[in-house]
Amino acid sequence: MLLLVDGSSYLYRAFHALPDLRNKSGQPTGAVYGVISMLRRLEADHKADYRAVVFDAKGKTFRDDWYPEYKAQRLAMPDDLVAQIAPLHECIRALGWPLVMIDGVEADDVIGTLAKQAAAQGVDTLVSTGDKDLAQLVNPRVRLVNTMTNEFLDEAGVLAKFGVEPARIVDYLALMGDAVDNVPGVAKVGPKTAVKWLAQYGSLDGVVAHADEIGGVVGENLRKHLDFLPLGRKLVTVTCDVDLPVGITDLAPLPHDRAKLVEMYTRLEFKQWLKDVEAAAPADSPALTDGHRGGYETILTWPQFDRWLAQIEAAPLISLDTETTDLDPMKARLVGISFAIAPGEAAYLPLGHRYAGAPDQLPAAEALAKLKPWLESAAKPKLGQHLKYDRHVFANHGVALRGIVDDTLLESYVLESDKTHELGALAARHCGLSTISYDEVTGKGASRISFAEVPVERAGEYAAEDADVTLRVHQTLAPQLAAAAKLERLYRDIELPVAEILFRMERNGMLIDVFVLAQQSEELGRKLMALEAEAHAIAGGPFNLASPKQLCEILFERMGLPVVKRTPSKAPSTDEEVLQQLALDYPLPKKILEHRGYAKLKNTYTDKLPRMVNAATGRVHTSFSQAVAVTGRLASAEPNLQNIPVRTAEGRRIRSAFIAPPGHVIVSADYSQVELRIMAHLSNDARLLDAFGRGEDVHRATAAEIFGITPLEVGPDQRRAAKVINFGLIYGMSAFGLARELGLERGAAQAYMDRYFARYPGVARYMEDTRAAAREQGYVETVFGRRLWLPEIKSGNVGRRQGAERAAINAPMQGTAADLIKLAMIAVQGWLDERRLATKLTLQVHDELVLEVPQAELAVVREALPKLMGGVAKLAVPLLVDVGVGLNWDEAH
DNA sequence: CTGCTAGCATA
DNA sequence: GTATGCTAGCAGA
Repeated sequence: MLLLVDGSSYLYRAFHALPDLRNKSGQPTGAVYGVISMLRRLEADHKADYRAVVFDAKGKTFRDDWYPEYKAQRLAMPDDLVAQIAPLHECIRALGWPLVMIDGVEADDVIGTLAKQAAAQGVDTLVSTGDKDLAQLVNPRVRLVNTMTNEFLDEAGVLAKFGVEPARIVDYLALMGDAVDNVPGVAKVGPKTAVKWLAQYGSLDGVVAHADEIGGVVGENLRKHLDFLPLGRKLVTVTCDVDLPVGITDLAPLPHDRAKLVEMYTRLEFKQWLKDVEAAAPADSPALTDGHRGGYETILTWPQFDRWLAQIEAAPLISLDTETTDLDPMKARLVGISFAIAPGEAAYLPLGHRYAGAPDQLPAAEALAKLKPWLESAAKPKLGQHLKYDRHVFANHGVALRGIVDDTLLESYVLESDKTHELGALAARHCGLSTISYDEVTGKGASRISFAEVPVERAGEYAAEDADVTLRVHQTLAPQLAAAAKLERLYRDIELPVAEILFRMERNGMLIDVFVLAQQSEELGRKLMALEAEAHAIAGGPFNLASPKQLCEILFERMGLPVVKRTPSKAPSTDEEVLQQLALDYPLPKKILEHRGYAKLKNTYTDKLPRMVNAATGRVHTSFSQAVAVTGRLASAEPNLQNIPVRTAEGRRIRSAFIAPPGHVIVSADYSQVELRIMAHLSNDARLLDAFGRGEDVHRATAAEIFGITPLEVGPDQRRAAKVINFGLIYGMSAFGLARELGLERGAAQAYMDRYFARYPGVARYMEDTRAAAREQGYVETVFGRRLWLPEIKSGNVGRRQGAERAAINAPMQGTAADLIKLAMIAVQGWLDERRLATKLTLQVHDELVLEVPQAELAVVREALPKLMGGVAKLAVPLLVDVGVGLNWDEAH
């Protein structure tokens, strides 16, 4: 086999993605480290008869003659990268890899030519690259590998990944263009469209031949680009018949030059690799042994365990991860634990793998008992990705994880709440590493296996990598936080403590009265049957009331009712608003509305909640997501306990099924009009501050201002209108939206808004300042400095931009409210702990905390909550808290 | 079996 | 007119 490494693409990737590593004398070393670690991995994983690392050389190539703009916008190589090229080449040669650089020929063309040569001699080729362009080379004799995942791309793989076969990759690239190489493609055409066109017309030539049949803006763009496409394809096509001064027989692997490696690794300060070189016997093959695949160790013996435990206890910070039987944290049992003590130095301790032929593993109970003092020590610093989950896992085994000092999930969330924070994404974004995914290890869907059935070796690669990568991500993110004092405080003083409180709330769970819900399910079932029969009778035949599609046919085709509004996909809408309007004139929509209401309650709540009761605890345990909502809010899932009905009497029956155990009560404490108060604080508007300062009914006060009357003269409809306006302002509303909500003409709504802003000029100024800040910085901030990024604020698309402006208006208010209640959770839990009370926090619903309180503690808790929650911040307006008490959540409200 | 749409529960 | 999560139906694997 011939193994060809696309050195140039890896060099750039490593340089830009890895943290700025330097040795003592200040020389940059990160890019060398990145490329060499890939070579080490390749060497461990593949036995090659011939191999080479290929780099671009200096100087013009034939593509520059074809197209002077080719790579024209590429910047000069940074000094820190230039400085690493010579040492990198030395390391590569010392590792026994032939290095190929040909003047005037790009690395891709060298690789293509060598692969073709190899195939002619009956030799298979494996190309290691991070570049999708090389997918065009794949054929039965040539495959690609992504070095970090060991993910192979053969012909089927290329088709699966890109949606086109290897022979069509050049057509695909020509259509899309290549921004990096400055090769333009058809404007607005990305992978989706390129694949669609190629599927439809077979090839680029087919697309060109049918260019006039393609409609829309992209069709026009295509036609404008027709003249360039042949050149574009030529530029992205790898040339496989370059005249090369080397042949594959020149590329036999050489032995390691150990003296040179020692010299280089010492100079570059790659300490672990230095140890590896010094430890290897001279005759040793360069491949790593079984227990060290990928540089990680799998702990299967007590001496290994003891050695690692000693290292773990001595290290300043350990990255920690658990593998388990279950994704449900309350049910998960340990299958293994991984640790990283330094980048690249990680181990996996398998404890519960169960499958035919599984190796003997250390006894779980005994190993865990030996680890327990370290796990439970608050003085032993630990780091992880989403450690709330691991906390549950250890708790399931009677171990209280302590000493959590950092969590990469929360670091990333505080820095970039609008991005995803899954570990693989963080590794790619911040370290340029691609990691093995959970799905790759366990499969997915029906064929998913338990982690306990994953072979220990494979599990070790995955699990140790996770711990390792978490540490590397942390090393990148921690300095970014340290450089932003407010974000660091938000992370350390709010998010980290809240994570622990959420863990405790999830474990507390809520008690529900399953009997009440079952009874209600039965009643709802009867009502649904009756409504269904009535609806069928009116419609003149059976149909599925829950199918918007069938309902459309019945209402708008068979019965000929007027279409009031359309869904985004321009089908006639049958949503609540439409049906309510139609119900004024026809009988069927009323039945559908009732049916929808009952079906929602039954399907989402009364049937579902009893099935979510944990068999071991007899309670419902939600899972709070701390890093999904861009504004800083929490989210609740499985089940979502933040959307339990409250508005209707039927709905509140469901709330009444959330009960206190004997001798306890449910206490609910919620901030009164918190977002409006925050608006008063942020806008510093004198009238609004005054209204809150005097403890007035703000909606009434607003109505008085808008309608030019005294508060006492405000009627119920006027107050209602003012309330809608106040809420609308928080949502960044336009006159159009207000008109719709109030059933007014657009002009009348605009008049209300003008009047509002005239009376509350501070609010008007605040709204404009917020929009401006969003445009200038790309983000807005909460009172506590949480950054809320708005990537679409500069979008050329008017709708998207206006959407981002509305989000910008809303975000500081929603986000500050989220910050406040998180501070309240910390204050309340801290107070409970300090007093050693048995009262438990059980839920947070954005502006409300729910607690389960022993009768004996009710008086003291009830008195403390408004003070604790109201005292978390000193705003320009008082923070008022309403407290309710009852035997169930409905009564407490 | 998976991903999408429509619809709807909460703050 | 902001922010979420979950359900059923349905279409295409």
